[in-house]
Amino acid sequence: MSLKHAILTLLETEDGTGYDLLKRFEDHLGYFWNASHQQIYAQLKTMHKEALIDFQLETQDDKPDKKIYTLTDSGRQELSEWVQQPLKLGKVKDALLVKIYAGHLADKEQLLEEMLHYRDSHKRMLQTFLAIEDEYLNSSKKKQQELAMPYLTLRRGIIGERACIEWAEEVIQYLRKIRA
Amino acid sequence: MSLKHAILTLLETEDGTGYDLLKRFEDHLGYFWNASHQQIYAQLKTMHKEALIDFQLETQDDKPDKKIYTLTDSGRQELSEWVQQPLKLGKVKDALLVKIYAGHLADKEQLLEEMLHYRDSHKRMLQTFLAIEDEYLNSSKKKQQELAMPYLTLRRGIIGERACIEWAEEVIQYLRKIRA
DNA sequence: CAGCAATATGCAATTTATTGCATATCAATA
DNA sequence: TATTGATATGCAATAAATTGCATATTGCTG
Repeated sequence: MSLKHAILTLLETEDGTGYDLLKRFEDHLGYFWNASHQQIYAQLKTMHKEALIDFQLETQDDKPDKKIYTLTDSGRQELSEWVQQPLKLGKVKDALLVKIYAGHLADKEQLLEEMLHYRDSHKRMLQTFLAIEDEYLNSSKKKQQELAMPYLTLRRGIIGERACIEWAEEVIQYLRKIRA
Repeated sequence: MSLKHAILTLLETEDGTGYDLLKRFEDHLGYFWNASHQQIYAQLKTMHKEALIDFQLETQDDKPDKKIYTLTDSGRQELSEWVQQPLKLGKVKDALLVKIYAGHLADKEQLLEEMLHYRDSHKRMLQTFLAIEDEYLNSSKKKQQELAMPYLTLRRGIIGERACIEWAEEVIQYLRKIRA
């Protein structure tokens, strides 16, 4: 159950609504943690019951209401306890690799198409990450120190995407070779 | 629901019991797909009901009974259909990265410990993969052709592990720098 | 010979995640 | 002015995964 901790982590950085969290999952944490809006709202409800978080209701006449969530002391404690604890490694589930493994059953042209698409989306992702890195590296020393840890996760993204692309190139080269 | 397809993939290569599949998940597919024995047995039961697989019961006097599962035509078809279909990308869930993201709350020494452990286990994994690769590269051309697609998944493992290690080194270096 | 690891299978309860549905406003655009 | 996309929230049903328990044999080791 670590969506809980992912949410605590996000709220620790900045208060926000469920929708804000969704956006932050998509934009920032998205590379290493994902959650649907249904999951997030449900989890927030549970965590509120558990008193890990609290919210201020912002009633607006024109727009729909907002619940701005904040960490409680208890939530802050839960987070720092979790951060201290060693974690068991998460399970990998990569359907593309299962598919490649069974690749002798697939149409090679189609597989090639899919791999090209895979490579290109990872290239785009890499470009996005590099742009964020650039921004970081051009920010003030103070800002850099503040964001040092999140920056390291960005580095994971960059290194990971490069690995994806490198592998995709190998697969593409192989698929083209056997076609010829 | 792709545990189903992972199991179909394994059975397509070779028939086996639930336990065999568990071992093959651990040993071979483990890098990119994981499943507990409870999950596997439950899934096998469901798939049998769906007529995707069948089994021969091997009653043994001395040892506990075995159910040796095989693909049915229907299962084979399901697999090849799945392999044809483009897949949506799976969701990443990497708790370590969430933890690093919230790393300013953590004890840095402990984090360093954890990262060293992380790096070393990935180094060991890489060694394992390289040994398997070596075996592959020294096998006959025929064998190599047969295992070409699984070999590409192994390459993913090797490239992925190298990326893990590279990143871990960066994090370790950073943690040591701020300690000094 | 007692205990433990490996083989071999499974149920039940609970937790987590997905899928589908539902509502409501605002701003832009066609 | 009608539609779409973004904001903002949620319920209900189902599917998938985890956790805990349970059984039974073989072979090895201390």
